[in-house]
Amino acid sequence: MALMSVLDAVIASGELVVPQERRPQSVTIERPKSAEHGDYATNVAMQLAKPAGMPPRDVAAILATHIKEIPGIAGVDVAGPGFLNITLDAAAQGELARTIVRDGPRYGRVQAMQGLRVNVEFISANPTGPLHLGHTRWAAVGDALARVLEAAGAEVTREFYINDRGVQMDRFGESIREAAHGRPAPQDGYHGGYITDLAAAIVADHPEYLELSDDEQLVAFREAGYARQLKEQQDVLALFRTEFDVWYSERSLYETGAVERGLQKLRESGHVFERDGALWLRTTDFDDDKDRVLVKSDGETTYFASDTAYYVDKRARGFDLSIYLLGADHHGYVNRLRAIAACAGDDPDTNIEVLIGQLVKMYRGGEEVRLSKRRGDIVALEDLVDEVGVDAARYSLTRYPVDSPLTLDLDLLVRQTNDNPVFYVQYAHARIASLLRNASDLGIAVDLEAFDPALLSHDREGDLLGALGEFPRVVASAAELREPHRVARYLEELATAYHKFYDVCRVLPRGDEQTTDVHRARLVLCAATRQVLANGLQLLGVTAPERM
RNA sequence: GCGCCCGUAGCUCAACGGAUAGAGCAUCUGACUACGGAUCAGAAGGUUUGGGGUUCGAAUCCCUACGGGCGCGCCA
Repeated sequence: MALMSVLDAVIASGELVVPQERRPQSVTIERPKSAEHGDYATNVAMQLAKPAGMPPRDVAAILATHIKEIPGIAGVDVAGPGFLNITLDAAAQGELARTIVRDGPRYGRVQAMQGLRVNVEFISANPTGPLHLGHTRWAAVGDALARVLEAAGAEVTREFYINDRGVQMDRFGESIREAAHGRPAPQDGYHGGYITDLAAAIVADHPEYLELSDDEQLVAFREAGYARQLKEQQDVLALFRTEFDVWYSERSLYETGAVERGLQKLRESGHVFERDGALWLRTTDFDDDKDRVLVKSDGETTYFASDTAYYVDKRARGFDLSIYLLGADHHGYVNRLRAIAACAGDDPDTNIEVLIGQLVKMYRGGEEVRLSKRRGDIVALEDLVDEVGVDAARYSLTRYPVDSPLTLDLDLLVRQTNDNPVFYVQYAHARIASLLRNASDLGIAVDLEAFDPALLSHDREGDLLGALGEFPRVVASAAELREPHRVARYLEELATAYHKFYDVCRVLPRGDEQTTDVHRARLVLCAATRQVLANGLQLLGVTAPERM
């Protein structure tokens, strides 16, 4: 920010001549990978070189003389093709530790998406079976994304769309009914032990169901199974620390008239037409590869009609942005969902966003585990949690970008849980918590008044402070790019910076040693690190343990 | 056939068009009478699938070939 005003001043003074329209929108500042390149670096001189008609290094030299004047900056170097490498003085850098301790949980909350009302929809499974490992990935990532968006200032609603309508529900009811009578599930029905268990539990509560006609039984078992299965999904997600604000039933779209309202909205926009006795939405007006049927020629509405109604309803509830998190097997929906938004008169580039997550591939015993709910061959969310715990499960699913396919070796995950990076990060937190307890026992307080930032002059302290300062930027970019995994990667870097610092910088006095201001300054630095680790883990829905 | 995603160390994966492509695991060598060793220091490991292009600069953007995953219903 300060850099932007330097830029303004330099251009205003005429030292650099850059046409207004060719000035960069913003100046990117980053932490260089190598410490030789200073605390911060910017490539702005190279971006300006062409518009200014000067070699990049000359542009950099002009900017450098002005940046040096900014308080707290110890030095500016021009390097390589025209990078500006900026070094902060120790006191200015150390001051950050005080800021973090003072801000506490607020440190890392940014305004990048201030005030934006966002609906994040994820998982949205059929209520016809347990949630499997694929759903678990969306649960972890969707929830982390929601937390990150909130930290960036957005007003977020987490939503689960219950697919409780359509023929799969009848197959589900039929399968339970057959199981209740000890008969095998129909060919296209649902298999697996949970169907038998459901049947037994329902019959135990309602033996009278068995006396109904076949058709009545189908409905009775379907509805009872639905209620139980939904409850189980809700319970297991709560256990997984993934709480939804809204559980939205597809059926309810029909009960509240939302479908009619949706159709009406689309008719008004002029993209609805009739052909072959069916009602269509002309999604090809907006990049879809074919038009979509809303109402079939037999008068039944399609799943797509529900989707349109649902989108229109979300919009009517006041969301500026609807984010859908879908599995790769649904990527064909992207264009049609965007087309729905466009047909409803919205801008598909700002009002809707569809994130496609690649599927999770699993190996167990050296063999790939294929997911098939109908065959009953699944690894359920609760199985994963039972085996590795909520923290490790959530962390190992959120530390990868969703658009990269993920391969999990279940044996490895179970057997070598200590290798999971989550423990590395949590350990850093627990280690500091222990240190703070010890300090307290020694009567040394985290004292912000007596804190002297200039004493944090060791290289490792500088590295750690630099890492701490990155956190707000990481949160902002994770939110803007919809990539919560950036937070996890960042925490690993921060934990490394802490462990390295800890290895060479003694924090507490030993034995009979006097407590000095250096000890006190380092204690503040530790407290600041603990805070950022806790804040970051919170964004991932992972606990920050005091002890391990 | 058409479309979307992916291809990076032995394995699992990072890297907002930036500087010498990084971590973890696995392998090898060091550091504990411990402010918590679940740690740290170091070694080894790469033609970023191949080939063109764009520019000051490409793993990243464009084209192309190859390889893998997924999808293309008046199903849900």
